[in-house]
Amino acid sequence: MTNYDKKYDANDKYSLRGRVFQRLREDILSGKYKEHEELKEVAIGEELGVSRTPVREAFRQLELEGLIRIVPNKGAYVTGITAKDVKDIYMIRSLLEGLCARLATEKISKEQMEEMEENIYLADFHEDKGHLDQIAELDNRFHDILYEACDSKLLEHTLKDFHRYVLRVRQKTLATNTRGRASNDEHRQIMEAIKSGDAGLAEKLANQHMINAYDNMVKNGLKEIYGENAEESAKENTDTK
Amino acid sequence: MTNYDKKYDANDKYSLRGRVFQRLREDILSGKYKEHEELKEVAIGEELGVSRTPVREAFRQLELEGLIRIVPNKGAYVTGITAKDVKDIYMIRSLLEGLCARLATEKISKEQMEEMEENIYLADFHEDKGHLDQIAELDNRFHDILYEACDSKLLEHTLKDFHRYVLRVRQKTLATNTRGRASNDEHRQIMEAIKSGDAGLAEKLANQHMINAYDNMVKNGLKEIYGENAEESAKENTDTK
DNA sequence: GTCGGGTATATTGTATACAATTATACGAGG
DNA sequence: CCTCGTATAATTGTATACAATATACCCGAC
Repeated sequence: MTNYDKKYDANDKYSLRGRVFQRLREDILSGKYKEHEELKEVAIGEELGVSRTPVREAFRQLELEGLIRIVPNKGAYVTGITAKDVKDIYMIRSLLEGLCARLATEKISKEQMEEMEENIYLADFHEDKGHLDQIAELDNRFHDILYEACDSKLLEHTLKDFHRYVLRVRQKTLATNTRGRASNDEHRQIMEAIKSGDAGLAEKLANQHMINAYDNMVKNGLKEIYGENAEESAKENTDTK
Repeated sequence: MTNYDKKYDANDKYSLRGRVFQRLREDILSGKYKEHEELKEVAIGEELGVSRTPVREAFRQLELEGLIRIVPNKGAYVTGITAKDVKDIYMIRSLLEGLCARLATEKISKEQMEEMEENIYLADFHEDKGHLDQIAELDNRFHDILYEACDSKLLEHTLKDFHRYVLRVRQKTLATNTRGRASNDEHRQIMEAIKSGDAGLAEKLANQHMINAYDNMVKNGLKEIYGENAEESAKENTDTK
C-alpha cells in the first residue's frame, strides 16, 4: 500500500535524491550495509559527493520502501528482518498471490501470457546449465509478470513491496538447493491454470507455491541466518515501546 | 508494508516535521484538501509558520502513507481514490482481515478480548442513541483491536494502511444508513468466534464482514461520490506512463 | 570503585540562500 | 486569430549555516 504508483520518483534517476536513493537501495539489498547498521547523513553525502539534503530525502524514500527505519533525533538504521517477519510475509503473500493469480486469469494480456511462457522455458534452460543468477532473476520476473497481469495497481504494488522485502532472504535459499527446479514446475502449473482459464485452480496453486517456498526456506537454514536477529529485534521492540 | 513499525516518527508530535505531518494528514482526511489538489511547500509553510524543509519532509511521510503523490520538479498532489481502488482494497482486506481474525483467535490477550466486548457493547448503546460520530469511532477501534490482537506487526501495519486509506470513503457511507447496526452484529459474531476458539469460523466471518461492507458501499452511493474521479484518474494514469 | 553531573563532540533538525526546472504571460510572426 | 518562442515569474531541488538534541567522556563526590 502507501504510494502504490511510484514510477514518478522511483525512476527519477536524474535528481540527486533519486540517484542517492537508488544507490543506497542497491547497497542495502546487496548486503553492503548490514542489518541494523546506522546510516549517517554526512558520511553518505560525502561518499556520493552531495549535501545532506538529498540524502535526507532519499532516507525518507528508503523508509517508504521498508529498507531503513528512521528514529527521530537519532538516526537511520537498516531494517532487520526476523524469522517471524518472513513467516508472516509468506502467510500474507500466500493469500495475495492467490488472489493475484485468480484476477490475472481474467485480465492477463496476450503479451504477458507469452512472456510468462518464455520465462518458464528460459528458467528450465538455465536450470540445466546451473546458472544460479539467471534463475533467481527469472523467478523474480515471473512474479512481477503475475503482479502486473492482475490489473490492480494496488495489489501489484502491495505484492511488489512484500516481494522486495524478502529478497535478501529468498535469494540465498533459492540458490543453495534443488528448489529452483520445483519452483519453476510450480510456475508452469500456475501458468497453465491461468491459460486454461481455471481461476480457482490458479489461486490454489499460487497459494501452495508460497507455502512450499516458505517450507523450503525453513528446511534450508532460515533459522541459522535470521534466528539470532529475531531475538535482537524482539528486545529492540520491547524497550522502545 | 514499507515501514511496518511507525511509532517512532508517526508519534513524533514534537518535531516540526511531525506536527506538519499530523496536521496535513488530518486536513486531507477531513477533506480540507480535496482530491488532486496541489500542495505547495511555501504556502503550507507560511500557514503553519515553518520553513520549507520540515514541510518537504512531511510530504515524504504523507507519500509514505499514500495520502499524496509527489511528482519530481512539479509538486505534491492529494491522492485520488478511484472506485476501482476501493473495490481492490476491500478484496484484499477481505482476505487479510480473515487471516488476522484467524491468527487473533490463538493470540488475543485477555485485555484485548475485554476491550473488544466493551467496544461492541458501547457501539450498541450509541446506535440506540443515534450517535453517528461515536459509532464510526468505535467501528475503527474494533478493527484496530483485531489488528493488534493478531500478533503480527507486519499484518497489523498492512491492514492499518489499507484501513486508513479508505477512511475518507468509509465514514461517509457508514453514517448514512442502517449499516451501523448490521456491522456491529457482525463484529459480535467475529468476537464470539474468537472467544470460542473457532479460528476457521472467525476467518470466514471476517471475510464476509468486508464483503458486506463493500456491497453496502456500492448500494449507497460509492459511484456517485467517486465515479467521476475514477475516469479522471484513469486518464491521469495513461498519459503519464 | 561506582554513581552522577556536566561539558565537549557528534548527529540530526530547521531555516535560508541560491540553482534548476517548470509554468505563465506576452508579443512577434505567420 | 492562432502559434510559437522568449522572457518572466513561480515552484521545486540543492547546498549551507545555524539550532537543538543526543551521545561520549571526563571528573569529582561519595
